[in-house]
Amino acid sequence: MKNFLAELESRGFIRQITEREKLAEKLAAGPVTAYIGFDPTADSLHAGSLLPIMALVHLQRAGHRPILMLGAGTARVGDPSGKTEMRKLLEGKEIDDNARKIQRQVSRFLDFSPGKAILLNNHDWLKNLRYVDFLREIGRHFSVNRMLAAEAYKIRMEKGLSFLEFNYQILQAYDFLVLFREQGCVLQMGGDDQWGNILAGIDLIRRLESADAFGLTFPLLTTASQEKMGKTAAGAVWLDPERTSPYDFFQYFRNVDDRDLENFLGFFTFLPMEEIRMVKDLSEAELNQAKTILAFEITKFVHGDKEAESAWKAAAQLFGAKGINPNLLPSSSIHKITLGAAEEDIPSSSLPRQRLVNGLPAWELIFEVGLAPSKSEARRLIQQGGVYINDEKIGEGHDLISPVSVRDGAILIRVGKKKYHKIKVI
RNA sequence: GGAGAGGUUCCCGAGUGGCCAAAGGGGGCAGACUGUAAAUCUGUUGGCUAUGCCUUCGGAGGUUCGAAUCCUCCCCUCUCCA
Repeated sequence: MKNFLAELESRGFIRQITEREKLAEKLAAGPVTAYIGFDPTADSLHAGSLLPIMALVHLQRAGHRPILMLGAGTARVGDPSGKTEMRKLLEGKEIDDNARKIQRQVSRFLDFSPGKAILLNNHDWLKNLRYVDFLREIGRHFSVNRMLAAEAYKIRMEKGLSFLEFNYQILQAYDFLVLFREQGCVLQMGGDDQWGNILAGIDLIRRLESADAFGLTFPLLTTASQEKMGKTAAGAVWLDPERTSPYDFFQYFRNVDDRDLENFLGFFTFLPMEEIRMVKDLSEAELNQAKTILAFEITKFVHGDKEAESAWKAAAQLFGAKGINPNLLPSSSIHKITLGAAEEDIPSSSLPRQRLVNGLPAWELIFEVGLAPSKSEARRLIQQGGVYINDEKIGEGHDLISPVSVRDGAILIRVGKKKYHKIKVI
């Protein structure tokens, strides 16, 4: 049995932990059941959820039993932790739909065969709670004074905190209690914003069951430029290939800040730390290769080998293929792939030749294929010299696309440095 | 329930009758520089069948030649009091 805590620690996963020594003993003594909750507030997880997922995978690999709990019940309440404002309430049906989709999504990350891992949904036990009974059994163990003193609520004391949200922590504590009673779950993990909620659950278990339970939080990931990990202005980086294509997903991690590279390799890959630590001393060119490996490994984990390979090949083609030093992070399976001809993995669509005959304004095409959110934006891009057809900059007034632009049956449009779209002319 | 403050474009925030598609900052996008990085500098940032037209300043009405700005009602948030 691998040492789970040591593994997490060396990879930088641990922000806070309760009673470390006692927990370490317990983990050493035999398989331990631990859980992380995910609230289905969208129909896909995003890159920010990747860290807790990885933690569950490490847990399973170390021979323990992870519980992945969907919070369809708690999502109906809304967690105020770390939020300065109440977010809009979702319909119950929407939440359940989301939960179903996420369930499908996560099933590839963990081995959910019997005894290996469990997938639960807290709506199953929260929906039938009876208010007065619940208040008497659970509610009496919570001190309002103490809850209000918590930092998480303090922020909200100015902006307003509804009673609904105030109950979130109580429900989350109750979840932990239920999982302790029914599954023997003694450890809850989560983002550091969950620390207070996790402690509440540990307290509740101690009071009602006189038993020890443990908590562990992960650092809240921000990129070196202080942005929330996995968020771009265009929206989150989703794990769902429908929402964020494997190519874009790959590119997100390919373009991480230098300063984030080592951390991210530890968080999001399974490469050994001895190899990862060496990236500190890399030269410029090798730094870029290491980023490629990072992107490849994460894409492989989330979307599978094939998608990772073709995303890499597509990127290599567009940005110029560069080999990867085989001594760099040698455990990565990227070294087994030879960069052959690139696959058609850049976004593409088709266009009837008919439409080109009289010349089609580029801005119209750019808008249609989704490279610009509006036609005005598309025109602006052209004006500012940000649009390239077959890698040639087009200027204002020279933006009519005709059959002359077709190369090998297709037109390659590029916006900015990194966004490509291939249009197959039929 | 009472008193006060406030709701402006992605965010913060100015604007108190025409010069307002709305200052400034942040963020985003594009360009230069680079290593598909960061930092820096420049431009840009509602939409459209585009030298004009349409929609936007919590919502609905109204006054006016003209309203983000004035009036009425409503909704929401915050602070203090109950």
